[in-house]
Amino acid sequence: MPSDCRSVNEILARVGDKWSVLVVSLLGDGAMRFSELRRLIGGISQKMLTTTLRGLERDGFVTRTVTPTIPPRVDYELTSLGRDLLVPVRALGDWARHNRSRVEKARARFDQMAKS
Amino acid sequence: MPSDCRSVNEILARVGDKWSVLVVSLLGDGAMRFSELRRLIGGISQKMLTTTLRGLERDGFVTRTVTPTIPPRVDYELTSLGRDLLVPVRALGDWARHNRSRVEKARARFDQMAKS
DNA sequence: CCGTATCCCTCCGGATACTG
DNA sequence: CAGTATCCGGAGGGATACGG
Repeated sequence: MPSDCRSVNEILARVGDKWSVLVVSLLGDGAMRFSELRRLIGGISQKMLTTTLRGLERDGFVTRTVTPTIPPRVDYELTSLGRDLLVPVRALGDWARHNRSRVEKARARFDQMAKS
Repeated sequence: MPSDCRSVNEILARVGDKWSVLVVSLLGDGAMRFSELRRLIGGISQKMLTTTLRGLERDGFVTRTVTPTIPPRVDYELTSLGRDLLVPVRALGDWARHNRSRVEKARARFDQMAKS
């Protein structure tokens, strides 16, 4: 089925980008505001966090709620679609954790062979 | 757990790149040679297919078997690790197929709002 | 048939500085 | 606090040509 390859690829592209999965996972524990996410993630730039959240919002995975106080407050929360997505994403994450050493060993062997 | 974030990210990066998942899925139906993969995928350049296969081989997901005939013949096959990976990857693929329309609708709505 | 090398271009993502 | 604008380096990935 080449027809739905594109749509599958689009989802995988989201999943594969540098921050989306991490953000979705964190929001899986409940709604959070921008600065909380930024602090918890640690190594992300302001720009990329904004970009990532916009993408997730666009695809319907998170909602964005602005409270126009001073200073402003913005909360992000998973939609039901986002919580749905969390299921297969977590499965993949668990797989990665369980098999990390196998992959690392394979890499070490491969790189060893290549050094000749 | 920030410790295993890196390893998880590495797997997700593989999954998220443009061709790896497609190649692994195709090899899920059995061993194939280079030109078969190339023909079935359709839109991939020779360079990227080689690169993708090398990466998958390095991580221990596929084996590469050269038959030094003339012309040469090279077969690729999933390892047990590769077949393992197929399970969560297929789950994610199924999810993408089932929810494609929800995502598309969310995008259409978002883009509509943004046009104002 | 299979792989490498080269060129080139796009886009991701970080750093920084500035608005409301 | 949250977001935008700008600049910039580098990786990803396509086209082409060549080698074994």
